[in-house]
Amino acid sequence: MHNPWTMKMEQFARFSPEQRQTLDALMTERRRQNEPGDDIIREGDHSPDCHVVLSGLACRYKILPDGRRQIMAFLIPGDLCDAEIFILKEMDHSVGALTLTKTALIAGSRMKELLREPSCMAEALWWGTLTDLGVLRERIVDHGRRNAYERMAHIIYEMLVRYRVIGAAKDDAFEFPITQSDLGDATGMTPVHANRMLQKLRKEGLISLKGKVLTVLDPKRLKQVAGFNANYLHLDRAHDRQDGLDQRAGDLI
Amino acid sequence: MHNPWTMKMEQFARFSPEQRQTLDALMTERRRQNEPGDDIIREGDHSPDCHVVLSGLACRYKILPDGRRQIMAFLIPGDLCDAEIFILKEMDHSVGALTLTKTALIAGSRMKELLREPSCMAEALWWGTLTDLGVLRERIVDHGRRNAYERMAHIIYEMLVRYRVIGAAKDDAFEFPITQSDLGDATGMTPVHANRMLQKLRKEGLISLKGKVLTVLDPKRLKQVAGFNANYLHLDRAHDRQDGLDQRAGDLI
DNA sequence: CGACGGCTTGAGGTAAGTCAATCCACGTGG
DNA sequence: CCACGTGGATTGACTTACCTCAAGCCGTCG
Repeated sequence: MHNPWTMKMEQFARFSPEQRQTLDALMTERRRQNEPGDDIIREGDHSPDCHVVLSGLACRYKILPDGRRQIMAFLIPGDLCDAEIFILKEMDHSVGALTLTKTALIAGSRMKELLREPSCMAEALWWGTLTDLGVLRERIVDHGRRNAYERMAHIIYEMLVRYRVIGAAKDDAFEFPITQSDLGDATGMTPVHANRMLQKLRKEGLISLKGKVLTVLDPKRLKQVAGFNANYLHLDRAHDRQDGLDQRAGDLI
Repeated sequence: MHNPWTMKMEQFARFSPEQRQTLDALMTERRRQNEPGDDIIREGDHSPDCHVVLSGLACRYKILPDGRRQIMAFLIPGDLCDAEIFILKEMDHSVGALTLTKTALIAGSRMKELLREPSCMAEALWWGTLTDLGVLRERIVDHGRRNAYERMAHIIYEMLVRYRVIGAAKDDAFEFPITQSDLGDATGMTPVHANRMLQKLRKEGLISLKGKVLTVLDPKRLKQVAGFNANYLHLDRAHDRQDGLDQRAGDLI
């Protein structure tokens, strides 16, 4: 059983059994656990370690001096919290746990070594960072040019695809244990308005939300409402995977 | 006289004379020129070359099927247009020239070599990409949690800092030959509303716009209105530079 | 049971969008 | 040298998407 980070990077690269073992070892050496509401890393920190999400849901966010909060990205298992650690002086934003979250710690110095190795690790890390860039750009389009309804549809569809890719979605349902207030902070609207947009999506028969499970009832129409185009996720290889983990992600693209 | 790319990366790294020469050579080998409105690279392209802006003003943008356009970033001399080229299959967005723009072309394969070399080039490229991530995140905060007035103030202040860093701002004035409609596409508002926000900034005595030159009349207040915090630009080294190029950028931070 | 956090609903209020006219700077051709 | 055309800036009147404030609801947990 492989860890989510390796699985994610294998979207892009093929690792040898030894490489996988190295990566698996890295994921088990040191671990940490964060309660909902805790910060995994904080703006201004310069931790000696990188954090990789193993389970749970986290988010990148910033808080303005007057208390307004913006979530810039959701982090799901396999995501790297702080690529900046091994180059930049300090974090320019925080990463917080939204649910109980487990992370693996990797020494920054160890990361630097991986970059130097003649394996495909360096390229896989580049791939991860470049797709992060793509996701952030799409979020800017979201905020700048899509209305609240489309925005909500877009982020939900994106989460569906991302959960599919890591094999954490059964059919079109996935656990999304998030508060409407957090969703508002991510989509740049009030909790009240987030609520209304979710209601509209339900009324239109596009999604259902029972407990903490979000089910996409009509992926085709949701995708259309969102104006979703998966190219920015750079899942080029998702199609030709044989191991059954994410073959269905291709349907959504 | 060094090229803007080298100058930019020296914000982060110290290059040896030989390295500088290599970089300078790369910048002069092959060049291209684009008229305003032209695309330098288009969504879906997979060019064999990377492009580095040498002069002029360009932007990353996406156009939605219904014609809505969002500018996600401005590119000024020294900026790399398409880091994705040497890893990803295709561009997920376009880069267009807003003014007459000159770029240097670097073969993707040459870039990959630079990443492997035991110089600080790889790290300098990481630094550039990681700060791009920071800028995008700040833009998301802009769009999600700042109103139109603050947003306009923020982007103007950011451009002032960035132009200062590359030595292209005299005091608090810099050439910003951009249409109000483009500014609207970048800040996520209508051209009409962009116009009104600029008017307000002028009325408040924060900026002046004569021809294509933007002058910041009251940097301190502009910064305050914008709620600007420079940490996301990661200019840590700007302070201890001795060569007189950007020592004044420190004032703004 | 009561308290609490999160969800839902309603009634205004306001920032920003829409539409359309006018103005202004410029470049071009007669 | 002037008439004209064009793209961008400006202005005003009206509409609307989203926010604000506030109350009520509902499930969970001590």
